[in-house]
Amino acid sequence: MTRRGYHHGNLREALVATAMALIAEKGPFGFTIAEAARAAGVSPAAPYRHFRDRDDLMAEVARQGFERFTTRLAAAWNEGRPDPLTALQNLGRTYLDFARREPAYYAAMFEAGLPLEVDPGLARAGDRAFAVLRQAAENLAQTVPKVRRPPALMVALHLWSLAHGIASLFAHGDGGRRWLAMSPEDLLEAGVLVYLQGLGIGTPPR
Amino acid sequence: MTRRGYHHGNLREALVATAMALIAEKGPFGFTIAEAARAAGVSPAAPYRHFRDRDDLMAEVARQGFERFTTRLAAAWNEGRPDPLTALQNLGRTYLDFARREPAYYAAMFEAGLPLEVDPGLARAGDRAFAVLRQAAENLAQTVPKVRRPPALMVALHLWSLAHGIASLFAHGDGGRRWLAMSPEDLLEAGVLVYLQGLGIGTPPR
DNA sequence: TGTACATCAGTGAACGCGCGTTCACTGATGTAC
DNA sequence: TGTACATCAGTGAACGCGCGTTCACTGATGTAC
Repeated sequence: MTRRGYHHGNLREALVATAMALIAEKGPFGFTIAEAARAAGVSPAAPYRHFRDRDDLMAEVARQGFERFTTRLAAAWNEGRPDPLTALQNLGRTYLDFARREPAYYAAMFEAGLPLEVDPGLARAGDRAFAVLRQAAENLAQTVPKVRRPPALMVALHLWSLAHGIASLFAHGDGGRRWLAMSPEDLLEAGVLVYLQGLGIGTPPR
Repeated sequence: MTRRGYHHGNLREALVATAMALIAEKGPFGFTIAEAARAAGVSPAAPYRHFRDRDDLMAEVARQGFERFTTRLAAAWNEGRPDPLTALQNLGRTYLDFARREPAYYAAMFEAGLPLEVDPGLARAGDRAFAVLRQAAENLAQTVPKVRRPPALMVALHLWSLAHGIASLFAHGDGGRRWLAMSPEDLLEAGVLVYLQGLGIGTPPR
């Protein structure tokens, strides 16, 4: 975070990075504009050249978070390769990994209480992340004979909720300190297997 | 919140009620000791007779929340009557209902970032709530022939995660504004049915 | 029934602090000519 | 290549504000006798 002169050069991104460090350390409400400015080595008025207010900065963190999330989820899903079930489990593991390794992004995305309806760019970024999951569900649903094929949207929502619930309770933030007999990853994988079994997908019952 | 004289009479509970109103209105970080005191019609120093600090008050809200949660969940489960599957669906509906109707309790319990390890009473209250779910899972697992009976703890964790995920994403706080084609209750009910189907419990496949 | 006294819930004034936000400004950068 | 000038990112001082917390205090309540 070194300065080279009167102009910072890349203050906008520096503020985002600083905000993320503070969010990771103290939670989604643990940063202020003033503190971010101080950490970036800049006067308290400088951030206002780039962000309207605190929420505007938070929204930028969330937007970047959704973008990275989308990229990682899409890479994990890898268009259903090598096979849809394996790809889905990779997707799930990546979901939890993101919640754990990127606590600032995850908190900004899901716990900052940002009004989605105000920022269309943010809402769209969130939709793109969900679209990966939606596509995976669509793909899996296709493997079921048409007569008992489940609605893909419902499947996507179930998988998202299960992953998000496990992430919130056991992998993210304070939840990581909650005691659990198994890893969150194993818990999710087992849950997904049972769920798909219920849809008639995957390994036959022993 | 009327006063009758020099002494408030029931300041402790009044502060809890005020804190809850502020949490419901502005989120888990949307209240201060000073504001709660003002709303209770008392000087800013008065709350310190009852609570060490903000977190102490928040923890009291969370503790009461877990107690009410336990009571409601236990009533919904009703010892598995009329039958385990119906009772479980009642439990799920009650879970979501609580997240929606008691946003302050739910936020204090799951989103306030309270350090569970510091307050054993709070941790125990949380454990008691989970125990209801655990008991339900145990009961359901018993309906499965022993050779393919799932571990009850795992089942309880899956159901909790699914319910918590749906609550966080669609029933609680800002999540309630997220668009959904069906009600959170229907989404959870369908998810539970598919999951139990995967365990070999419930309605046979058509 | 009355009275002295201990207890303790709530007072109110005070403090230092950091925050959000504004303002006229300064100085670096880039561009038109 | 040089110069005048527009642009705009960042300054720094200032403001009013509400917060957390402390302190010696006050006055209501309850109880011992």
